[in-house]
Amino acid sequence: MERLGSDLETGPSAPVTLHDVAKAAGVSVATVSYVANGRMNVRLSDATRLRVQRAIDDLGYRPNALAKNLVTGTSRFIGLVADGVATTPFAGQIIHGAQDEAWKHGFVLLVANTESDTQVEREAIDMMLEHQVRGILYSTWYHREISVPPALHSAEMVLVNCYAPGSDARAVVPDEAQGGRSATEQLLRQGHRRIAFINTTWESPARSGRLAGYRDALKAAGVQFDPALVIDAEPNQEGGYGAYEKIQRMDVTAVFCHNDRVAMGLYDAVRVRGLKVPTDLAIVGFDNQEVIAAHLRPPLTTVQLPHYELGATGIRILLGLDAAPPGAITKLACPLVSRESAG
Amino acid sequence: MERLGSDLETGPSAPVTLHDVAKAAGVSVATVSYVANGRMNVRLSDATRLRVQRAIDDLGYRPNALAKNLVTGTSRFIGLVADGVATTPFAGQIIHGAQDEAWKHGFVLLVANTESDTQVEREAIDMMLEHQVRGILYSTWYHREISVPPALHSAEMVLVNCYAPGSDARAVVPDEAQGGRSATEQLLRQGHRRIAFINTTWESPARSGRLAGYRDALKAAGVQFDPALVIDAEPNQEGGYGAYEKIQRMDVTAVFCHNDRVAMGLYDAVRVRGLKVPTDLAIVGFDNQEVIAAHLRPPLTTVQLPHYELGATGIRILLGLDAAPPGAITKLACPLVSRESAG
DNA sequence: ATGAAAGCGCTAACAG
DNA sequence: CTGTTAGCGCTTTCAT
Repeated sequence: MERLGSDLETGPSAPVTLHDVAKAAGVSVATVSYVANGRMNVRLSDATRLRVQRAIDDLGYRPNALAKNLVTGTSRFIGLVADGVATTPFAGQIIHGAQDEAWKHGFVLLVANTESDTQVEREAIDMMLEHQVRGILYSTWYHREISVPPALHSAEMVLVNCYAPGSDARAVVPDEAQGGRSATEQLLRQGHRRIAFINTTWESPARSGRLAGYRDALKAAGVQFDPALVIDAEPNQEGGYGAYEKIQRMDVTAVFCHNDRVAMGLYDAVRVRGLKVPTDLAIVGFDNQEVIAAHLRPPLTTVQLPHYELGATGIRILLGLDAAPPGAITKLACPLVSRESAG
Repeated sequence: MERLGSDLETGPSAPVTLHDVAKAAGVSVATVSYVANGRMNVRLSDATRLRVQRAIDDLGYRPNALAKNLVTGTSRFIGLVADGVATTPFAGQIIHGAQDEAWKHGFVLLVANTESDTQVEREAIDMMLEHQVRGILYSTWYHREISVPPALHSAEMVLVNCYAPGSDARAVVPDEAQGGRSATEQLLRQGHRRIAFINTTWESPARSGRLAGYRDALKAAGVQFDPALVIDAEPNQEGGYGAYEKIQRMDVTAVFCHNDRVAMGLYDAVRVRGLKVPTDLAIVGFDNQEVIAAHLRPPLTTVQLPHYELGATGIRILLGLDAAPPGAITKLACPLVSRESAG
């Protein structure tokens, strides 16, 4: 029942194999394999090449990647395990960056979402390993310290947006300190000297890093660091709104916010008092959450987390395109996005 | 007490095959295959089963999914081509829903992001086909009409968040009309009768659907539809802010906004006039964009787009778990998320 | 310049 | 109960 070639491009057709093409073209499978893969180093007459190509097109032959991978022993898969796509728009950007970069090099992403469930995570990694992935990107939706899941050790891996101190896993993370510095410098550049910093209450690399950056910038500008000016608040609109009360008591002219949501809350607080951004209070955020930052009034000057680049760089390191020795933590710049709120 | 093989869980190890296990356990590959797959319908002595299992564990055997797929002729892959992960947090939710549902049934997602590039799209689909995907989900980041890419016809497919009139492709989309109705009804329930609708300027199923829903709700409540009350604006903060000018001239007490961003802009406009939401003006949004809706002051009552469910349902239809005849367009409910702005 | 043949790791009859 | 064997679709020497 070798009745094929009839229904090309028309519904799920009976798969056409190398064999079928070979028979149709009157050559061996080897020959077909050569022309299908465009192997020019193999010497084939132009006549044959053409005849085979015709057969391929006519039959609508499509190579079976599974078989190819099996015989070559290595797939074009890269696994990406993410702990949360749900919670945030950020994770999407990591996937996006990884996807683009992987694709560029002929790889496909196997995506798994674990929602931080260890069991699911383990299964996902196993699944990827069984599919002979070239390697695995392990990513978290917010920058944090982790310990590498044991199953991961059987694979080439790189950590994205997280790091594992004491392990030799390579990692790519945002440069929080530089981000904090950039934000503060921007305010300094506008002449501000009393600059408050609304930090988050959550212990994290973001919290400590951005604070360190803030202090660095102050120091470099010869401004004395005043601990009273850094206040902690929940990292959301409510936190920013509430923090204003403390801020108004300390005659600051500018505020660096832990993130855009805090900045958004602060805008509200300022507005309620009949004050204006940036004339009465200059504000810089962090995250560059498009929906918020670009459309606040006035648009928010903020610092961008390089999620897309995190994903892309993770892939590059995994593929050996970017150098990174075992245990290396690659830090990616957080660029300042200048809009109108920094006065 | 566990005496293990050479290098389990220690770096990318030399792959252990069925053969290796068979030799180690002193049985045939078939036997190993049986116990590895937990085939209980095959009669094997408990002794053998145990011995083999031990060998499997000791050697750290991991089945090669590629080989398995090759021989069974069908993979556990499902392709998901998305036209944009970049632009919006929404697409992420579609992926997430699809991912979860696929996973639940033992399938893995092959994700490709095309950024609406036809060339990339074509390549992505080819790639998926070559990997013998069980089917393909074709999704768009905003609800719209499309025409099915030709390459897709060679696969089982379902359209997600888009539809192709006149084709027999099955599709899953949000029920825009019901969403518009729910939003309006909520306002009606609060006693409002003069309700403006700030619609988008973009022609789309969202635009026409939500308008239809708005009119339906009005009609059902016995309120005369007044064309003057629906005004078009760019679907973002600026649009909402600007629309207020027209609104204030028509003594409305409530506004249904095309989306949350418009609502956010409208909040600003209201606040600038020293007015209050919802007492001076009740507002309902659409989209339920977490960052905005949940944290506006007061929190925004809005309608949720079922992105997660769109993805999940797409998978279910693809897998034949949910019935859907050729050409069927499945509409998913957009639930109202009641907060405090609808007064 | 082209074909034959040996597998890749695994499953599934079919024998014993 | 368990082993043998024939492929799945493809790549790749090695002959011819």
